[in-house]
Parts: sequence; structure tokens; C-alpha cells
Amino acid sequence: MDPQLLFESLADAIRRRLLALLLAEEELCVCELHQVLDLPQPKVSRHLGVLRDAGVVSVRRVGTWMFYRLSPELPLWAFRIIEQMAAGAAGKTGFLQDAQRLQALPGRFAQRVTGVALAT
Amino acid sequence: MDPQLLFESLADAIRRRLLALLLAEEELCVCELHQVLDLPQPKVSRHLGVLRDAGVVSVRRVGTWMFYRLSPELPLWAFRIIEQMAAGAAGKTGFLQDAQRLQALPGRFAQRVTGVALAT
DNA sequence: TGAGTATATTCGACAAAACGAATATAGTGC
DNA sequence: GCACTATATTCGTTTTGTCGAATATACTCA
Repeated sequence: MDPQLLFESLADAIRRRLLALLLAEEELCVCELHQVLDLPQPKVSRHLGVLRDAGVVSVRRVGTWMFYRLSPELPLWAFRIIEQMAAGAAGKTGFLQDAQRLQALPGRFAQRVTGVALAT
Repeated sequence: MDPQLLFESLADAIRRRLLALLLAEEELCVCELHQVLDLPQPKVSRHLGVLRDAGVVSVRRVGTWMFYRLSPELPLWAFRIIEQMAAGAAGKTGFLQDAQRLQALPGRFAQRVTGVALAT
């Protein structure tokens, strides 16, 4: 993990919101993320691409869905930075509403199970 | 402390090197920093200005010297991010040589004492 | 195969950030 | 006042990053 790439990733508020959600939820697909952030899908996809190219997140495909998660290869120091970032942003506008919208997403459990079943 | 300002600050390698030095040394003047980093003084000053405006570092004047340190008002989460940043950068090129050059600076103890004495 | 859904990419415009070089400011000491 | 040191700022240029809009790709299911 190149520190330069990590901190470039963290310099954008949208990417920080994405990472905060992935820290809370383990795994999310693009459609869930773009609903929660309430941003255009191409925009979310582009920012996820930056995170992916930096090695901050990893992806697996399940049918047409792409499930993103924090990279399991993140060094501890990088993971802790993301944790503290989320801690610092916890109360801020955007992050607070993201957390609420995430909990309000319909059918999340079923979709997750389907995804896992298909992948196994 | 605005997360956006902190992460913008951390997105630049020179500013991360500055912060790593201030984490190790408590307090340093511009001339020490620009010697250690081996970069033009105006460049170092400009980057310190970014850190100052973001509230990441604070300054005190002692004669013609300006002594920079990590801001005592940094929230814990921000301080921990800087710590982990330094941990992640520890081995990397630049940071390693900075640490060595810092130790090799002549007259650091005397200068620090003088500075404190003048300020009191 | 074709329609439909999910995701990714390209394009050109625009804004922000960093740069070197030169210059300005502020303090010290004579 | 002048010379000297330390630090900061401005200027014009170049680079980098983000954006919306449009389009392309990939997969599923019938």
C-alpha cells in the first residue's frame, strides 16, 4: 500500500463517505452505494475506481453486481487511518445521513445472501 | 478540525514529511525543516502555510525564527491519523533520509534552549 | 438473439493545486 | 539609519483532479 495513493484517495469527500460505509457494512454493491450517497451512478463508479486502483478496496463480481469491500490486504496502519477518518467524520453532514439511508435500504439481507450463495 | 482540510494536507508528500518530522521532534524552525528536507525555503514555507491554515500545525515566533509544532488543539482522531501516517511511511524513501538528516543537524539543542529562553 | 439491468469508461470543460523565480516582510544587531 | 538573516508572499505557468453528459461494456433472462 503506497501512502501517496491512500492519501490521494482520502482527499475526496465522496471517497471518504464510500469508505465509511464499507467500514460499517463489510460489503456493498455499486447500486447500494449510489442510492445511499444519492449521487449519479457513473460518479460513484469513478470514485470506486480510484479506490480500487489505489488498492484501498477490492471487488468481486456476482452476476451483474459488483461488490466492493475494504481490501483484505490493507496494512494495519492504513486500516487504522480509515477507522480514525470515520471517527472524525462521524457527526458531520453527509456521513450522518449516509448511515441512516444505509439502514433504510430495502432487501439488503436477502440480496447479500443471494450473492454469497451464487459465489460459493 | 475539518476532515477535508486534514486530508487535503496529507495528500502531499512534502507535507507528510514535514508532519512526520514534527511528530518526532515536537518543535522545529523553518530553517531546520528546509535543511532536512533539502528543498527551497519558499517551498517549505508555502507547505507549512497550508498546514497552518488547515489548523494542523501551530507556530510561535522567537526572534526571526518561526517554530512549528503539531497543533495542541488537534482532536485525538486527527493526531492518530498523523501517527499512523508516519508509521506507514517509516521505511519509505525520503522519510528515512529525513530522519537521518534530522539527527545530523548541528547545534539543535543549543538553538532550542536559546529559543525558549528568549521567549520566556 | 434481443431487451433489460448493472457497472464502467471516455470526452472536453473547468477548477484547484503545485511549481520555480522573484520579491516582499519582519526581526536582529551594529 | 544599514546590512544581514529568517520567513513569507506574489506572479504566471503547468499539472492534476473533478465534473456532467454521453456512451460503452458485461451480464441475465427469455
